[in-house]
Amino acid sequence: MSSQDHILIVDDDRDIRTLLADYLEKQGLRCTVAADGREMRAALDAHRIDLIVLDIMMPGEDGLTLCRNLRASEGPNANTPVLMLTARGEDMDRIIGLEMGADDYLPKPFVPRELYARVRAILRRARALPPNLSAAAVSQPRELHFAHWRLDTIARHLIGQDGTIVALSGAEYRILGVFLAHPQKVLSRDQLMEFTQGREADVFDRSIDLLVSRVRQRLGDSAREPAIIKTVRNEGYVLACEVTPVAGAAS
Amino acid sequence: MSSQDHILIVDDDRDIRTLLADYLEKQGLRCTVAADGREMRAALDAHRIDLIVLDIMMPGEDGLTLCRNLRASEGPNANTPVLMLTARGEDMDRIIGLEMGADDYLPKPFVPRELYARVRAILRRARALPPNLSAAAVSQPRELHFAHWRLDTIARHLIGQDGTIVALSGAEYRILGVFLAHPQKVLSRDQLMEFTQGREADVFDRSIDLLVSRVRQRLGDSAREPAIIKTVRNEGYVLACEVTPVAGAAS
DNA sequence: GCCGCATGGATACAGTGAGATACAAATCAG
DNA sequence: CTGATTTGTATCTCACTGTATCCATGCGGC
Repeated sequence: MSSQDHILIVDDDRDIRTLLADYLEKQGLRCTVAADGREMRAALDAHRIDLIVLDIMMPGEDGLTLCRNLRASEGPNANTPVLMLTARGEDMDRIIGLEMGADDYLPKPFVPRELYARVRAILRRARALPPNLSAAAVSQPRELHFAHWRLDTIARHLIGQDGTIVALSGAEYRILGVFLAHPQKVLSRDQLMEFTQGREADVFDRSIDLLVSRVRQRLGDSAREPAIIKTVRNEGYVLACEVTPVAGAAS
Repeated sequence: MSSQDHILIVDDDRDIRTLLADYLEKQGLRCTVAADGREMRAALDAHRIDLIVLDIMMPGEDGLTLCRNLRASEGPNANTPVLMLTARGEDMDRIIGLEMGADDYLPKPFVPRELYARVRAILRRARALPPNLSAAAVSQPRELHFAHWRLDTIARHLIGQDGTIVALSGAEYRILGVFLAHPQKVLSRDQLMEFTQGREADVFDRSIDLLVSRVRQRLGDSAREPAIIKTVRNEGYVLACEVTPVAGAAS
């Protein structure tokens, strides 16, 4: 760490705030805490903040709203990395839906050590990239283009080459979102299960297979000659095409 | 699970050690046991360990100390997940998180089944995907040209001179990838096995031969006059042609 | 050259993982 | 509460992968 990084922790629970701040400070990070959106903005004005840890579930303005507003703002913090704290399941799909401009998320419950690891990872990543190309800048694409399809992340449906609209169920959208976020990466059934259901797989659980099969059907991708989602025996599935995010012109 | 996870159990009580190891092994995990800090370090040096189960109450160096030292070390295991076994749990979780950086704890007495559940939970968390929202990804070459073929690393198939597409199964793609990453280098069956299966070869394992044979078939490379993958008697196989990576000109 | 032995190729086959389909359970809308 | 949609389970089938077997080719000794 070059000069001390400054973390802003935003959580309405006082205990959690101090617990996390204490731990991160013990690891050599500088911390400031805020209990709500107002305090958060005050802290952002008062200090140069390197990363914001933001609880998604808060009375008043919730974390999602705060994050969106931050990104939409023109201030110097519009691109500050955000790490979301979230309950498992619940808001998972919105995150997966690539709708919010967070850089990472951490499902509760977690141990402080895990938070620290994620914080370090984000700081490292943020430093490696020029600010304008930071993950956050492109993390709210309106559409994701892949193969000859477009996924509309707001309407949550697919658009074909000729403009045909193909509707997706919730689970289908989620799993496709995971694939699109990790192109060319073999994803295990466990990992996919994590994102789409948030539950553990039973010993002989075929639901992921079925879900993939259904998505393939939607995409017109046969399993015999899969062009988009390929099977890797004993490992999982891969998205075998390129993905380009297209920022949505705000309607 | 693709490759077997390896658990290190550290406990001074011999009966508990073997009991836990037996149970976890029955569940399909690989286990190594250690009676104290010295044995633990030895085991960590000798194997790639995925998770450490650590008894907190031990004569000599106790679990707390061992865990702290591990975290403070610069070794490859500084971030290995730790599951603590502890006598009584009051605010134990807080202590765990703050003071020593364990990933979870399990108060005694417990049933092995519970331990297994926690172990799996931690492993799953440790393996969670970074939410790669910036789909930038690592720049790998889009295509590898060799002989009169092109390997499309995104679509995971071969393209012939006339544009013919030849599909590859998972194992075929992996082994071909290994050859292309090491052109003109003789690769032993052990090495190939390591890369493609991650497992040790049995005494008389011919599966690599068969796999090579199948890839040769795909490439239209006869074994009599192999032009691409040549056999080196008693040694292994070589890719006998030049390989040129071609960066993917994305749209 | 001939013969034995070892190595690797070819083929057949079996075990198992994954796709397809049908149907049941769960969830949601009205 | 009822009906529609979504999601999971059961079953069958097919394809991938490894083992076994047999055969061809090299290589050494004679």
